[in-house]
Amino acid sequence: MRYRPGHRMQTRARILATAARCFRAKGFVGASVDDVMAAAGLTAGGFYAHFASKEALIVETIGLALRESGERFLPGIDGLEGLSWLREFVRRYLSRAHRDAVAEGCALPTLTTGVARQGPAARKAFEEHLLQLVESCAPKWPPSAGLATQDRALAVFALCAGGLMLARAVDDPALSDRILRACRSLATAEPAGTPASPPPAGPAVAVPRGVS
Amino acid sequence: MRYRPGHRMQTRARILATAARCFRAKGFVGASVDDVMAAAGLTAGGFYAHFASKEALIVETIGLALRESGERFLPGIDGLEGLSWLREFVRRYLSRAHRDAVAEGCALPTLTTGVARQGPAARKAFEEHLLQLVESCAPKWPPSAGLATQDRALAVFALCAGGLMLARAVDDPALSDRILRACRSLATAEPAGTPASPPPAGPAVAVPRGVS
DNA sequence: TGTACATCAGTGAACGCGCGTTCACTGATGTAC
DNA sequence: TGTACATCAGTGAACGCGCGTTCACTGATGTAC
Repeated sequence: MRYRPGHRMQTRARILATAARCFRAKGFVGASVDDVMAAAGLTAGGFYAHFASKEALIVETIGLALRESGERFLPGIDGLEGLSWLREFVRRYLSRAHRDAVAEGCALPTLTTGVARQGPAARKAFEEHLLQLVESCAPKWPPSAGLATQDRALAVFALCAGGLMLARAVDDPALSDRILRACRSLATAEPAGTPASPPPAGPAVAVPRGVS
Repeated sequence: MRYRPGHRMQTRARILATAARCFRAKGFVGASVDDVMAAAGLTAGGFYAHFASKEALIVETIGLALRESGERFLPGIDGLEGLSWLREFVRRYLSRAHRDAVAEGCALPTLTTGVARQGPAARKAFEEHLLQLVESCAPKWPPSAGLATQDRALAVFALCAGGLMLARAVDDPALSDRILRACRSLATAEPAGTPASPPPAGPAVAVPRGVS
């Protein structure tokens, strides 16, 4: 709008954050450049001062959206580890609140199918940030029989993303809740041969209720 | 093309089957009416003699695609049941062959995110056929501790759909394979407290190798 | 301090194109006589 | 058997619209003198 030197990068960041919300809600094809710019309070013409093309925006948005996902769901469960950590993670992730907040939620259930239809640049960006998510949560992950910690993280991500995706696609709220509950159960089921995990570690942190 | 009485319903079925392939590959928004008709060897104008709108095609396609998914992945593992059945199921489902055949593969990893963005009619159709899938495989499902058989089926579907979706979105084939393997492991991990399952049932059926 | 000019983030009209949808028409097939 | 007509699945041109992208322009801000 107005000429305010140095604010260009802030506008760019706002477009990117808005794109993340639009793409999660409507998909890469369903959300137009005009949709994104209008949601950011701008007109479509200005877009190309910030990004080379819609495809370039998509690639950058994938990175931002996955970083946001990690920041929202991975930390903040301090004091817990092992199975207790995992239980709290799926309680938050596979919750009604998360299911009903599509635009603000994790990028995996909303963007992954679209990423698979994109070119190599988008898929590479997705891959790199997915691996970062795996690495940043693996230290807290419960040990498991015959499955490397990072591999178990990948499988639990698949289960959580798939579960949320299914819960959002069905029409009946009761069935949707049932899907969430079933996925929480499977995610925290202890594989046979796993050493019994200690009860909620040391200073059990009070986590606000009502999230699910 | 030509006037061949009685062939109208066959043409309609061909459009529907083609739509299932197009939508799985490109998504509901990414595949146009013209794409679908051209892939079926027809011109766009004739579409509305068979379907009221693109939305109506989408709703019908969801039903067909999910029925096809069941027919492709649920039967044909005769002679197996319980954990052996589940192992064979995930070996087929979470395979490289399935990952690389997007247009012909299961509808869950490709259509579910798009269904969540559709109206109630599409979501209801999805829900009904998903429940049919659950019911038709639940009898063969392994018993599990503290999780109803159908609920476990829903959770395993979520894991399998999510796993295939992730495996298709990453760029590195080695990582993609790793995701498939990790999800197979989690899907067939025996929950603690599950009665030890018998080794592969009676007349162990020889299943063709090389599928994965 | 005041005026003239330079900067540049964002506007808005325009482009060619593909979308979903409509509809007058075609032409191969079936039927009546 | 041969001719005239009826049927109707599919064609192809056209519609209004929104898409991604381009670009001349605007006007508030910063700077030079």
